[in-house]
This record gives sequence, C-alpha cells and structure tokens, in this order.
Amino acid sequence: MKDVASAAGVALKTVSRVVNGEPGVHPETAERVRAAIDQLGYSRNESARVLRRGTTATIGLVIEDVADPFYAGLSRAVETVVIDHGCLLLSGSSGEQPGRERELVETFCARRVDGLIMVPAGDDHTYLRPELEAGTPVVFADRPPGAGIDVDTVLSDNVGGARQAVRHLLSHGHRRIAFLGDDPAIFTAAGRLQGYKEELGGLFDQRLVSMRTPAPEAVRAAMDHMFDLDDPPTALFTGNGRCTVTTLRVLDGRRPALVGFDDFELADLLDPGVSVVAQDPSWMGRVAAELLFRRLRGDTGPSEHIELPVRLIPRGSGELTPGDL
Amino acid sequence: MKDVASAAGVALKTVSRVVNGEPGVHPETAERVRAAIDQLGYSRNESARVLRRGTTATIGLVIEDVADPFYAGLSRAVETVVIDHGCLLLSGSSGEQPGRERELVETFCARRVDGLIMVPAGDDHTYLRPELEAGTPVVFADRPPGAGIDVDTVLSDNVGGARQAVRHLLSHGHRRIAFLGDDPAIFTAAGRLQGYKEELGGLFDQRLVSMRTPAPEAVRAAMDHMFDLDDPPTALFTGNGRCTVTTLRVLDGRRPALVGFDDFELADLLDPGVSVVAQDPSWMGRVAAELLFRRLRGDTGPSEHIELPVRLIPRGSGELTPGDL
DNA sequence: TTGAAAGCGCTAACAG
DNA sequence: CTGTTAGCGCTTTCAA
Repeated sequence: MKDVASAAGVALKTVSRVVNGEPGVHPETAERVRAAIDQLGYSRNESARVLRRGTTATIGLVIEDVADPFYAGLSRAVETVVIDHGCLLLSGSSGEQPGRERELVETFCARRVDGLIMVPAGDDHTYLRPELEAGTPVVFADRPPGAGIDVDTVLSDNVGGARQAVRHLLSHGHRRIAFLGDDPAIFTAAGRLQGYKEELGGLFDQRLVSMRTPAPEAVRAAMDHMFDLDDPPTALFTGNGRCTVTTLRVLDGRRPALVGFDDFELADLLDPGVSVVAQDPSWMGRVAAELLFRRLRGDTGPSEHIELPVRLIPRGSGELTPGDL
Repeated sequence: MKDVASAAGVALKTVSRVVNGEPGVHPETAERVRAAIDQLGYSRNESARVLRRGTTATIGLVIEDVADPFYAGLSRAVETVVIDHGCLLLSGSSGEQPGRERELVETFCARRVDGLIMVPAGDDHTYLRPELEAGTPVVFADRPPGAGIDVDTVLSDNVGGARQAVRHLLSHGHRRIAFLGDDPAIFTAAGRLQGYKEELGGLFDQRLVSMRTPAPEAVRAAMDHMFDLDDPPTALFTGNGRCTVTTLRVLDGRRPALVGFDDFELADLLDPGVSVVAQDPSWMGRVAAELLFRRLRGDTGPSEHIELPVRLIPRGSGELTPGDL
C-alpha cells in the first residue's frame, strides 16, 4: 500500500480510501491510484485489515462429517449465505468425536471467527462460555448444546417426525414395528426413539428396538434376532439415513414395511420405493446461517429455538401391509 | 499478551516464548506465565501472528459443489490431511461458474492462504500467475488448468475408464452403445467422450451421443430420440454420477445394459445393480493435499501430473446382453 | 534466561 | 478532498 501510494504520488490513506471504496476521493486521484494498483499487482492484505478492525469476516462451521449427504447439504447452504454476506467459511468435521469438536472450535476462535455454526458431537459446551461472553454469536444446528449453555438452536422436529412415521405404519395395519436407530447418545437418535415410544404406547416392545452406530454386521445381527422372535416385526422404522441404507443392505430378501428418517438420493428408484420422513438440510443450514447474521447485525434478543417441520413422503415401502410380508 | 505479562510480572516476549513453546524459559517463570494465562482466559490472536509471520496456516479449497457426493468425499479427505498438518481449511463451491471460481480464489489469496487446491470451473487461469510467482503452491484436482499455467495436477484416468466401460459392453455383445455425458466443456466429460469414441472405433454413431448438463427433461428427450431410431441402442454409457442417476430416472421401463462413470451409494441395491467405473474421491483429495504439503515443505521440483486409475465394478446392469432387452 | 524496541500492513481519528 | 499519526497484537532482532 505504501508502494502504491508513492507510485501514485498520494498518501497511504488515500490508497486505503480507494481500496475500500470510501467516499471523498477525487475521481482523478482515484484513477491514478487504481492505475498504480494494477501496475504493481497490489492486493490488500486481509490479515492486517483483520488485525486493525478486529473483525475477520469469517464464519466457522463445525459439522459431523462433510461426506455425509445430510451435512454436505447443510454445508452448502451455510456456505451460500456466508458468501452472500461477504464472508468466508472455515469448516471442519468432528467425526462424532467431542474432543475433535472442541479442538476445531477453539482453533476457529483463536482465529477470531466472527461467528460459529456447529453440529455438536459432545454434550459439554461450557468451554464456549468465554467466547459467548466475548460476544461471539453461536448457533447450534441439528443438535442442541449441553446443559448450562444458552444459545440459538435450529433443530428438526425429531419427536414429531418419528410419531408421524409410526402413525403411518400403524395406519397400515402394523402392530409389530421395530426401531433401528443410531447410538442413543446422539440427540436426534434419542428424540426419534422417544417419538417412536410415545406413538406406539402399549404396543412398545423393547425387543424390537436396536440402537447403535449402524455398522452392517451389528445391524444384521439385530435384525436376525428380531425376525427370529415368535412375534417378529412386520414393519421397520429406521432412525436416520445411514441406518436406513444399512438396513436395506441386510434385508436379505425379507420384505417388511419400512419408513426411514431422512430422505436420500435414489430412495424413489428402489423397489419398493422407500418411504421416508424427510428433513431439509439446506433449509436448516440457511436458517442457521441467517440467524447467525442477524445476531452479527446486532440482534441481542433472547436466544431463539427454531424447530423445523419434517415431511412424510410415501413411496411404497411404508405402505406395505402385514399381509404383504 | 501485555496483560498476561504484567500479571505474571514478566516481559511481553517471555509470554510469547511460553505461548509458542520456545526453549530458554525458566520452568518456574513459565509456570507463572501459564497461571496468568489461565486466569485471564488468554488465547493468542492468530491474526496478529499471521500479520507478523506472513504465513497463515490456512489452505484454500475451491470445488464445484460440496453437496455433490464426489466433491464431498474429496473435501473430507483434503480436510483430514490439512488438519493433520496443523492447518485450517477455507472452502467454497464455484457451482461450475468460472466467475465464482475466480472470486473465491482471489478472496482466498487476499487472505494469504498458504496453498490452494482447486477443481476449476473455467478454463482461463492466467489470473493465478501473480500468486504462483509469489510462490503460493496450487494443485489442480479432477480437472487441469487452462493453457499457459503449469501446476501440479491430480486427475483420474478418464479416457482409460471410458474405454474400459465401452470394452466391457462390447464384450457382452453390444454394438449400439449410447453415451449420455455432461457438457463437453467440462474436462472430464470431454475425456470420457474421447475414450468412448476411441474404443468404439468404427461403431461410433454421432446420433447415439448426447452431451449436456443432466437436467431430467433434456436427458429424457435425448433418450426418447435415441430409442426411436431404427437402430436404437442396446447399451448406455453414462458420463458421471449425475448423468447416471438422471438416466436411471428416465429409463421408464426400458432395460438397456448400463455402465456409469462414478460409483454411488445404493448402486448395488438397485435392480439390476448398476455397474460402474469407480473413481475414488477420497484418494484424489488425499493425494492432492499431500502433494500440496510437499510443496509447502519446499519441494520445488517440476510440476507433477498424477493420474489415478479407475476400476470397473460389475453389478449386473453392465452385464446385460442385447438379448436381455 | 530475560527484556526492549522495531515493525508486519492496515484503518481510525483527527487534522489541514 | 487529502494527509499525518497512532496503534491493532504479535514476532523478530538485538542487547543485557
């Protein structure tokens, strides 16, 4: 900038004004400065700018895994909103490890991100307190923070979605409905289990529930065990996209009715088409990011807790009746 | 840092030494400093550090779209390598728009990223020249740079993969093999078309080729047209994951043999299973990132051009014969 | 082993 | 409309 200034024969500050499009520069001077900039190939050093202004125009995003289609969709939506606001996105995957989540968050904070959107892996977020007190806005998406932390959240209607799925299966005559969900330590998995139980009421049978990280062998073992019961399930409710896919892989010719939580590509092309309770990851990302920017613009109201509705999409598998088995 | 220094009764520089784990600090002094840090909740301001040191420990990644499973997988792999090297990842999606690609790259460069990995959308990268001359290493993945730019590349064997696919179909008796590919302006699409032509030799028929952005209506129209020919195709070769999925959606009961470029989740669960020429996006991401870090460590050898092999996975659809139609 | 001073490149505040 | 000065928080250099 100094070089540009002397090349253009003006003061440093004038260059700064031109670079930042500040008003109050004679057009001719500005032109001279721009010429010098082009000639020298100058580009503003953002680090210095950040240091001086105290704001980084950077948002941090911590998710579980970019390679998971749900979080990929969420990421893309967040990215779009962030870029539209002239900011950049630092992102990282926690891989469902609380330690990694915390490391990422702390690294992002050391870089002084202006705000943070996170899908937490752990359930203790007291480490965020200094940042929150320093005024960094944080929005939790998909899962809420641990106890004692009061921040904005954007969640899906997990309980309601699960109830919808079970109600759908009940209405098609099923009474033995199994639940194949993820590790119940995960908030969404727990909520969906709760909805399943609530809707099932007296029909609930612990032996028809399996909750674990969806590894093929484990899911196959759980399924085999259920189908070996005297009173086997006639329908399955799977707790998230990965559970659904894993379950489909280990059906081995069995043809129970099936409703899965989460939509996925090609669900409509399978035979039968897979009925799902669909979330909208892009919507969640967009809502979370927009909420964050509202905070960044100075909205200091009480923390908001947005719950996004989910939608049951019938495609065939959820409309099979016990007689079809 | 100043506050920490006065709280601990030492000089600024001593705090800096402790924070950075530099040797030559009396253990007792260091302890006192650490206590002060904890008490004040101090954390180093990375922006200032960056400004002073001139290195950001940040890598920029520009891809086409994080929500595309191929690039999501690639992103995840890049992210892992980057984090393992103690760096952070700035990422953005170009959405196949050259202007957006350039904006992202320029923004990343203004932030002084230490290196750049990109899947280009455009074919003019001369704008990178100042950065390259300034010594910023850049690796192109999946697609090469435009003319006149000499950088490291990590590409798949597109031509060879296409030839493999066509050879496979030929060996199952097909002579009328259509190609449904993406916009030929895209490097990978062009390479796959070339392989298709080469392997087909005299059997090539321009009427069996359709290359465009895979929008359902357009693909359906192209297919209808081909199947209306006197000599319709008995087999299809689709040019990438999105083309394959779109094609599957518009088959409408027709049952040609099919081999797709790119693997995708559930390809094995469809009926018939979809045979594919599989790339490995994680591998590509890992190789690109590792190459970048090798450059960052000072390797100034001539630019490297790595070609990753692809693998044909037979699952049923590619093994149908003309008689099965 | 410790510290003082300079300065990275920029913007804010305040003149002219 | 333009310029001067101070200082963001850190690391580097040099001295004690």
